[in-house]
Amino acid sequence: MASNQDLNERSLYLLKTLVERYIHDGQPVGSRVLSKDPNLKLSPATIRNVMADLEDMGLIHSPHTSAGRVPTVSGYRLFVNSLLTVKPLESSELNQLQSSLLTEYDGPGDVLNKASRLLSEVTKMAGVVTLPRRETVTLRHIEFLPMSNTRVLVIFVTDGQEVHNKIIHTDRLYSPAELQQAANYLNSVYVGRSLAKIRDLILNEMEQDSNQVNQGMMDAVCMARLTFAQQPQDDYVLSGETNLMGFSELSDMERLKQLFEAFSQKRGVIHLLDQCLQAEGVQIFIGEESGYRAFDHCSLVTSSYSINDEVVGVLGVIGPTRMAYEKVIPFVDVTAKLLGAALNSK
Amino acid sequence: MASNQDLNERSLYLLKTLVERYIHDGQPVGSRVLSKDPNLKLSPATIRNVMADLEDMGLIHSPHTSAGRVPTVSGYRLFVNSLLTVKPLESSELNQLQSSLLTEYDGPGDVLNKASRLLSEVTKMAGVVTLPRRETVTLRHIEFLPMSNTRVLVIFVTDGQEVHNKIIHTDRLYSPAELQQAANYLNSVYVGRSLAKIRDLILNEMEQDSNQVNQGMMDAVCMARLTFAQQPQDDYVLSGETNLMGFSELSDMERLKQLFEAFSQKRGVIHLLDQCLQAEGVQIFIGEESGYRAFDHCSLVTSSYSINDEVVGVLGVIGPTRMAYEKVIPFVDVTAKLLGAALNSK
DNA sequence: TCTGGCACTCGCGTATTTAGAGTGCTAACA
DNA sequence: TGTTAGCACTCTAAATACGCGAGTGCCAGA
Repeated sequence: MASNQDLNERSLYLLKTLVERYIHDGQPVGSRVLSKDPNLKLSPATIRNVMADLEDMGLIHSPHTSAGRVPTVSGYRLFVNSLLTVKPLESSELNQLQSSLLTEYDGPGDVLNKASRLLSEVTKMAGVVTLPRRETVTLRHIEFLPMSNTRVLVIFVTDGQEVHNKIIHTDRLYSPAELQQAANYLNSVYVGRSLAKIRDLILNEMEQDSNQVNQGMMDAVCMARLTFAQQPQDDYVLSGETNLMGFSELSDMERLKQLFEAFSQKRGVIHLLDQCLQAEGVQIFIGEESGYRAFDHCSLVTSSYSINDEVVGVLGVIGPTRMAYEKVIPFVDVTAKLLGAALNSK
Repeated sequence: MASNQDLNERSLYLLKTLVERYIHDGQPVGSRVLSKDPNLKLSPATIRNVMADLEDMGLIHSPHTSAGRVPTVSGYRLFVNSLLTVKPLESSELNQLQSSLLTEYDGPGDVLNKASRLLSEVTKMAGVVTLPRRETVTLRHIEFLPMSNTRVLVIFVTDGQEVHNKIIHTDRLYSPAELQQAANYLNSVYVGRSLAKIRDLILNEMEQDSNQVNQGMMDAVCMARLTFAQQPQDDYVLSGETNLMGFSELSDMERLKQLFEAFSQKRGVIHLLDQCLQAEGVQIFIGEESGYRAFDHCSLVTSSYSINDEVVGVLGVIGPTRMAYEKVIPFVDVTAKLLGAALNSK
C-alpha cells in the first residue's frame, strides 16, 4: 500500500467527490461523471490515472472491469475522518426532535422509545437506544412482595422512573411484615446512591461483625445482595428495522436474516454498543470494522448519552455502509444530547 | 362452482394426498406422482380428470400449464376442516414443552416469553403470545410513588406477578404519606378482584354521597380511577420472526417488509388475535382468510389460554400457508393448555 | 367409467448475441 | 513531467433463441 504522501489535495478531493457521488446514487462512479465535476477540471484520462492510484492504496475498488469505482471500507473511513463536510440539521428536523423529546413524557422508558423511533424515522434507517446502564443509575425506591414459598418479588425504581422487577429466592421464609421492614431499612439507607455504589456498601456491611448489626438489617442486606447481584446483560430499544429491508445492499436474504437474528439475540449488538460507551462524541463503525459478521454490510453511527454528566447509555443509527454520513453524524450527536437533557430534567 | 355432491370419497382422498404432498415438498403436484400413491390405484389420466373437477370447484389451481396443481385457500380449508389426520406430539417435544413451561420461573412475564420462544423453536416458524388481558386479571398489590409536581408513578402487580407501571397526573399535590395511605386503602379493598370489576366498583364509589366517605378514601379512589382508566391496547410477545425469512413463499422483499412492519406496529396483529379470543379451541386463518393484507401469504394457527378457567389471552404460530397443519394444530393446542396450567399454579 | 396415447403448451435453463460502459495503455502534446 | 486524446479490450446486462422436460387436455378404445 502506498504511503499517505501520495495523497495530494487533488486526489483527496477526487476521492471525496467520488464517495459523495456513490453515496448519492448508489452506482459505481466512472471517470466520465467525475470529469463533469465543476471543481475538478480534468479529463477522464487523468482521472483514471488518479483513480488507479487510489485503487492501489486500497481506498476504492472496482466491482468488475467496466463498472467504475466504489469506495472500500478504508475509503469510507478516510472520507469520514477527514474529508466529510458535515451538514447541520435542518430546522424542521430540529423542531421535530425537540418537540418529541422534551415534552413531558407519559410513561417510564417512553423517552427512550421516542428517541429510538425518532432516529429511525428521520434517517429512514434503524434506530437503537440502549437502556441506561443499571450500574450508574441511582436508586429511588425499593419494595418487596411475598410470593409463594421463599420467592420474593422485588420491585425497584431508579433515576428517570425506570421500574425494574426481579424474583429472588431467599434462604428462609419471610413474613410480609419482615419484608416491609427490610424495604424500609434499604430505602432509608440506600436511596439516592448508584447501584454500583450500593453493591460496594453491601459487601462492606456483610463483612462487618454481625454482632454490631441487628438481624433485620442483616436480612435486608442479604435480600439487597440478591437483588443487585451481577446484573443481567443490559437491553436496548430498536426501531425501524424494517427500513433496512429497502436497501439493495441488504437485499440478500441470507445476510438480512443474519442481521435480524443478531437484532433479536441482542447479545452481540450489546457488545458492540458497549464499545461506544467509552468513547466521547460520535463513534462510527463502517462495514467490517465492527468485527461483527452480521454487521459486515452495515455501518453504525453512535453517540453516548449522559445523565447528570455521567455516561449511562448509547444511541445510534444502523444502516447500509452507503449512508449519508454528513447528515447522520450531526443528527445522532444532537439526539444524544437532547436525550440526555430530557432525562436530566426529571 | 360445482356443488359438494361432486366430491365423492375418491376425490377427497385425492385432494388430501395432493395437499399433503404439496405441504411436504413444496412443489406443484402432477398426476404422475399422485398415481404412485399406493392407496390410489389410478392411472395418471384418471387423476387428471379428477383434478380438473377439483380445479373447477376452486380447490386446487395450476400456476401455469405445465406445472401440476397447488391447493387454493379453499382447498386448504377443506383439508384442515375435514381431511386432516392429526399427528400427536412426539414425546421429545412434549418433554421439552413441559420442562420449559412448568419449571419454576425466574421473572415476571418470563413464562410468556418461554412459551413464545418454544412455539417458534419447535415449529421453525414464528411464535406469538398475547399478554393476559388486563381486564380479566386480578390485582395483587398497588403502590404510589411521588414524582415531580403532580405526577405520580403507580406500580401494580397482578396475577402471575406481572408488574405494570404507569404515570398519572393528579389534580393536586399529594404528600408521600397521603400516597401511602391511599395505597393502603386500595390494597385493603381491591386486592384479589379483577381490574374490570375494580373499575366498576370505582364508578359506584364515586357516585356515592361524598359525605359518607372520608377524604382519604376519595383521593385513593380518584387515583385508582386514573390508573385503571381505559386500558391502552394490549401487547404480545413475538419470537422467531426471522424463521419466516427462510420460506420461499415469503422471499419477496416487499411482502416480507409489510409483514415485519405489521409485527412492529402490532395494531393489526392484535386485532386479528383478538378475534381468536372468543373462539374455543384451535382457530385457524389461512392466507387471505384473515382479511389482513400483510398476512395474505401466511397462515395463523391459534388457541386461547386461560387462567382459572377464564380466557385471558391467545397464543399461536405464524407461518407460510404451506405449513404442516397436522403437527402444528395439536402442538398449539397443547401449548395453550400448558401455559394456562403454568400460570394457574402461581 | 377407466385407461393409453398423443399433440400441445409452457416454463426453465443454457447458449449466443449485442450494446454500452469503463478501463488501461500508448503516444502525442504543453 | 503532467495532461490529454485515442483506441483496443474487457466485462456486464439485457435481449433472443432453443431444446428439454413436465404436465396437461382430449379422444378413442376397452
